Amino acid sequence: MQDGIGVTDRPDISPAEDKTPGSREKGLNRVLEIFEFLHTTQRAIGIGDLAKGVNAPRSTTYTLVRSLVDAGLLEMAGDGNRVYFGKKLYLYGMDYVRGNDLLRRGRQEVDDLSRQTGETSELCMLQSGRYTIVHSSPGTRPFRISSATGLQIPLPWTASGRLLLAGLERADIEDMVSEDDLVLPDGRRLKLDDFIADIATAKSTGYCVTSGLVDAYTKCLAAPVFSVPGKVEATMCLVVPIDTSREKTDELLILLRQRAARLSIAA
Amino acid sequence: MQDGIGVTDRPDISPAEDKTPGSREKGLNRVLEIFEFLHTTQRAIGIGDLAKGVNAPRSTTYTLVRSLVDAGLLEMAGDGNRVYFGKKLYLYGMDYVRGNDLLRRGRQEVDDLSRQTGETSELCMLQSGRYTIVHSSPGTRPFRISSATGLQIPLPWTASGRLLLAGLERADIEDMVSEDDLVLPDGRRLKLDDFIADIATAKSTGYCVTSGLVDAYTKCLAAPVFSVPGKVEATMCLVVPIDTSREKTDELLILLRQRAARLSIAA
DNA sequence: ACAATTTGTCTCTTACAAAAGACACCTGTA
DNA sequence: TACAGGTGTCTTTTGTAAGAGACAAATTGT
Repeated sequence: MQDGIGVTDRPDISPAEDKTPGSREKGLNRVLEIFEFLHTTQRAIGIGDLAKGVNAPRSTTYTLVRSLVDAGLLEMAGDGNRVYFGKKLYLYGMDYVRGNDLLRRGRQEVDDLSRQTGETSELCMLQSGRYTIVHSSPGTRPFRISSATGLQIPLPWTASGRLLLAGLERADIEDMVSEDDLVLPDGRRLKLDDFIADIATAKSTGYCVTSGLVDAYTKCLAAPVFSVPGKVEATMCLVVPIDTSREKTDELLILLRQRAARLSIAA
Repeated sequence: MQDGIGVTDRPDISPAEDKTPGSREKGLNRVLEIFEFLHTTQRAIGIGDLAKGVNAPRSTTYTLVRSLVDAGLLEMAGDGNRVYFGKKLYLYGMDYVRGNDLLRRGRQEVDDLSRQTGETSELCMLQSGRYTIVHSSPGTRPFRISSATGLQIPLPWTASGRLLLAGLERADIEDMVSEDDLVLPDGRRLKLDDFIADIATAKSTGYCVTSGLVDAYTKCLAAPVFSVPGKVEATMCLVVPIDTSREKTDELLILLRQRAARLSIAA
């Protein structure tokens, strides 16, 4: 029997870290795992496969899914055998946006910046210790470099990561960065000390530029957004081709930092 | 002891229907109630008050809230003692939008229509048997009639409600409409038969206009959005002053129906 | 047509999460 | 100062939800 039937066109999602082999799991935790799983797969999935994916008993999964569908947090997708996120989650998400000035205004600034420059622009935040793209606006290049909203990437891979950690103690930083995080997609390995030095530099200069980190073709410009003075709440960033000229880069950096500063004012 | 301490500036949210007095409640259900409660209050709330609001033991509430905050579904708000929806819910909500053509395109159409006409425009859907404003764009009037996204209103109060139920059996309609739903905000009482007749009319004409139903000052124009031919998946609607001229109304109706039809095409 | 799966529903058992309640700790105020 | 009210954390008990598994029905492939 082949495992992971039906989703084998993906790197086969790791079957959820088995904590204690046959141990019972709290229903709520199962639900949280289901959400994360759906978030990573980004598509509707059959209940059987879902059970496999989150490593939960089939019977339990059926029960939970039914509850969630009844509540509207999940919905049965088109053909009636797969589930995905539901309207309720969208509504709650909009509630969050409404209650969150920074996000609401940040989305606007990002969209404007992207229209103004034609480049891909993103709003990034820390999400439970990980770098997260919270909003992204594609830009107008023929081959745009897009990464999905909600994508989580190791902090050391990004310019924003260096800014988001500015002001933290060394110990805190070590806690948030695993060994694996220091290995870039192309196999190169960053030194933790270099990363920490980068953070200090970013903090003092008030911006950060990285080249060819996540991939060989892009450069990433990032500027901090402060909630209270000194506390970096988010970053705005621009993703541009790596061969963008020095002058052009500086010009973009000015626009970027202006908008990031504007966002900081009344947060 | 006064009940509902701390949130007494609101019509005092009903302390959650007590099903069986002292009975134990499943954790997941408690969580669902918490979400609904936050959705109705639309503001961050202290954990103690939250426990009261959902009628749950304090200890349980603390445990659940901690789980949810750790998971990022809730966040501790500013002063550090109140909770509200978290970033994760926003991300999941965006996943839903991405996976849902109709919603994504519907939001666009609504925004465009609102800009084009200057009137408040909304996208509405059935959400677990209730009329729900899924997206709303304010329009440009000095005193705009706005209702919050995610608001749930009795079906008989709205033009959209009449369209959303088109095609359902009489029995199904009766199930979805309670006695209370037939009583308008001003105290007038609709006859169920009249409502069902309205639905039939709306179905055959392909649009619906109601005047002074939810309040005395507005008129509501609605047009259906079909998923498969015959099945009303959503409605688009315009909210205009009740004294809008016949000609103006007809003109708006044409624009509205055009866009609604466009939405229906490829859903 | 016949396996071989998978799906959705159901039952029963017991491990464990929900609830009760006690605790120390902060307020504000009388 | 003592009091009344709220937080946030712990421990203990027990009702019950998670899980194992069996089932018929639907779906696959050969």
